[in-house]
Amino acid sequence: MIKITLPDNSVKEFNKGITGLEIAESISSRLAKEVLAISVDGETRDLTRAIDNDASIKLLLWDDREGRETFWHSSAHLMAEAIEFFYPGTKFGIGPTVDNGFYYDIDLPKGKVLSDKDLVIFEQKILELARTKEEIFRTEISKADALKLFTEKGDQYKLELITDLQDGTITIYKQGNFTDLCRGPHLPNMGFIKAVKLTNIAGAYWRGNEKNKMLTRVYGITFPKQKLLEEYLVLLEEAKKRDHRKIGKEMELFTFSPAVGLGLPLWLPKGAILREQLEKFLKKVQKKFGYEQVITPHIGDVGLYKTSGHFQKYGKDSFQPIRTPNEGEEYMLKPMNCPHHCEIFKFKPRSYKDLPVRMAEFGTVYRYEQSGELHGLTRVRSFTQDDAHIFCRPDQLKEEFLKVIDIIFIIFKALDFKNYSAQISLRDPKNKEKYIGSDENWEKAESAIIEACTEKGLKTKTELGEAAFYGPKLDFMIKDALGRSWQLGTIQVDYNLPERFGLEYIGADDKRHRPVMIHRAPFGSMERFVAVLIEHTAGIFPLWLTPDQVVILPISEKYNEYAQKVSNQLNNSDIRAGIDDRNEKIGRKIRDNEMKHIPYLLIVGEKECESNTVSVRRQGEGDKGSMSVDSFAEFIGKEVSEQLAEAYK
RNA sequence: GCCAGUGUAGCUCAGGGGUAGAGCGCUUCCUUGGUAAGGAAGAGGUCAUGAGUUCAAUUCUCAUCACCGGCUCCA
Repeated sequence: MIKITLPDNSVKEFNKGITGLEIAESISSRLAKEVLAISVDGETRDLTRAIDNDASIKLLLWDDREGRETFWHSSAHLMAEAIEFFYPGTKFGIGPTVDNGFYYDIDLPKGKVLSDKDLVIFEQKILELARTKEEIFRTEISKADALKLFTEKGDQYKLELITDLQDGTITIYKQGNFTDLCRGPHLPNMGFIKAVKLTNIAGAYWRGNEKNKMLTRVYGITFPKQKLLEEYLVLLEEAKKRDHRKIGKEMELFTFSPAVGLGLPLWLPKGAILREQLEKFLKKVQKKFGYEQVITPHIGDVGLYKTSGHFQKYGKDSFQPIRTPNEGEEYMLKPMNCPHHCEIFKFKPRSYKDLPVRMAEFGTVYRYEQSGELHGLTRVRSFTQDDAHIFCRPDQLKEEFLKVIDIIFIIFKALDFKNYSAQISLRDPKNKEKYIGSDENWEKAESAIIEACTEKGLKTKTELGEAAFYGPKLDFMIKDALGRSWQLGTIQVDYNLPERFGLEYIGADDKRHRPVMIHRAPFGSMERFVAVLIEHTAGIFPLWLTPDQVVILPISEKYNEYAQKVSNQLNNSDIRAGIDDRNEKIGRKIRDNEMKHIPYLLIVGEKECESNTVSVRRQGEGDKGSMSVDSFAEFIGKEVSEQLAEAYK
């Protein structure tokens, strides 16, 4: 007998060799129908695998991430079986799960291209196979046998994977006529899969290397109930409505013009207001934190980027230098602001007492992004960073780093971003030649970041090899409406640029010392930040930020003049007010402006005109009664300043 | 840059080998209405661009461009 500890810490005794499925059955038959996998001492396993020792277990259901992963992983195998049925000779790459479903990379028989029609046929076959409740068998296999099996099958991708595996750890899974190299775990049988949607087809390089062959990637998602699929599809539709490209067009925030060029956003008047408000907000926060604004040109001598090392690293893949017609000088569109700021630091001798110097600029930069990577406002070729560089003494580094994290927290709080994640990007210790700077400096910078995060109690994940070439970084990532992750705020510690630019300050000992530099951009870029903000709010911005705070609705054209007077008065008090003077009935004007989510609608007619008042309607709340224009201005001004005061806290 | 899909009015989309349609928006007129859609008339499209097949192409074929979904990349 063995002792099995359940999640509630109760202990049950079972015969040695009991399976997860049998344990579930011993609890309830319904549980046995719903359970997808089992966690045994923290390891997710197949329900059909025997348990031979005392263990702590947890039965994993659809609501458990590991349960869903097992479900989708088996679904990937089932899809592969369906594909192989229709296209024998298809070679299979990898078929993992993703956040929402799974995919399989396949190499179809020569000349075959998949279309959406194939997906529908595959879906039908998948359900057909699922209904037969094909059992899934796990087999441990020697490396030699695995090589033999897939050589016979003629699947070079699997062979390549097996070559990298250690003998004794290799397992294969088989269901129906389909056998796959796989670590598992899997469902007991395919009967659990009740609903399937193959979502899209894409190209993907084998092993993510663009020098390799491009395989066909089929994405899909499956569910244990048809209803869950329907709910998911509704969710997907809702998410599409929040797409910043769609809302940006509808709200007239920004546009692109092929005549101007790819990835070069044009900010429309309302978008410009939005951006201006965000800039104003951040400038105010930064002033409190001791930053000073600077302004630098959009181009810089090529030599500047040779000094910084950017030319050597990115020169070939950048917009190419511009030559002056007569002197033959070469200038680059600036791809970042740091070199310019370094030169400002060098403008005069600096004392240790002057540090830290915190230099901020909303600096527009230009980077050549490959055409296929451009994406709305999130990936563009011209963008404005809310950039700043902090030049400080080594003993000030940690404190400065912590203050930057505080600024980022203030911003996320002000805009109600709760679901962000933080990533520490370090250099790849096996690939040191990719980076510039000494080991010592890298180690100092990396430990500064790690310590600061620990001190702030920030939950982070650490990625090796993701650092910038000149230093490690801490990035804040936010997901868009469709669950794609985008990097927003970034903080980077840099010992290298100060060295390359020969930056110095005079210490208390009257000797020359090298400052440390922090690059930081809490928004990341105005473009990307606005994009993510739109998707989070669905375009319903807080009052302080929204381009149209108030729209005045005259009851009839007779009161347009009075509306104009009210509008002027409000705009003089820095309230953004417009007039809907269309020849429409008041009901129509209310409806249209409510649907545009204007926070305040002011209705003016005979009554209001005579008493110098406005009738106030708050978005979503209806009629709020009337008040004088002065008191409305005061009222809304107070609401804005309260919102901001709350954010600055 | 690579793989696949899409491209019809300002927007959302229907249609289809015989040179085009709806709703919304826009313009004009009627109406001057008090808290979520008043009525009428009208303007607006080289059907992405270029070539080919055909008596005839917006429709079929090919190429190009742009967009969309991924991949790679992202200082």
